[in-house]
Amino acid sequence: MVDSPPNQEAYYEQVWQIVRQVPRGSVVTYGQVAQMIAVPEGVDAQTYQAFGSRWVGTAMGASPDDVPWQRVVNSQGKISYGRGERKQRELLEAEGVVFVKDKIDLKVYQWQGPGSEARPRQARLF
DNA sequence: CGCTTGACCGGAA
DNA sequence: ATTCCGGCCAAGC
Repeated sequence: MVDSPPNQEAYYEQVWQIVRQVPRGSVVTYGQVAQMIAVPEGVDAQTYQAFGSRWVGTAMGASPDDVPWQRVVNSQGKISYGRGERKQRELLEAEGVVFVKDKIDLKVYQWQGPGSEARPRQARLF
C-alpha cells in the first residue's frame, strides 16, 4: 500500500490511520502527522513540508466519526479549530489533558509515535 | 471553469 | 513575547 497512485483519498486515509493510533490522553500536531506520512509522489519535499500540515487539517474536516480529531492540535499546543474549539477542549480535558492558559504542554502530552505509547518518562528523576 | 477561503508552520523583525 | 511574511494545495461556490 505504499506504491499507490497520487490518490488524495489514499493520503487522507493515511492521516486518519495515524490519528486513530494516537492513544487516549495524548496529542499530535498537524506538522507531526504530515512528517509521519511519506511525501506523495509528484510533490516536492519542500512543498510538502510547507503545506502538508494544511492538508492534514483539510483531511480532518472530512474525517469519519471514528477518528479522534480532537487529539490534533497546532505546533504551539493550541487549538486551531475555532468552529469547535470549545468542544475539542472539553473532549481533551475529559481524557486527562491539562490546559494551561489555553495551551497544552507538548513536552508532556505529545505522542512520540508508534512504539512509544508507554511514555516511560518516570525514570527521569535527575 | 475561475476566484475565494482555509482545522498550518517556521523563521525573521 | 508578539506580529508579519512566504509557501501555493484542495474543496466550495
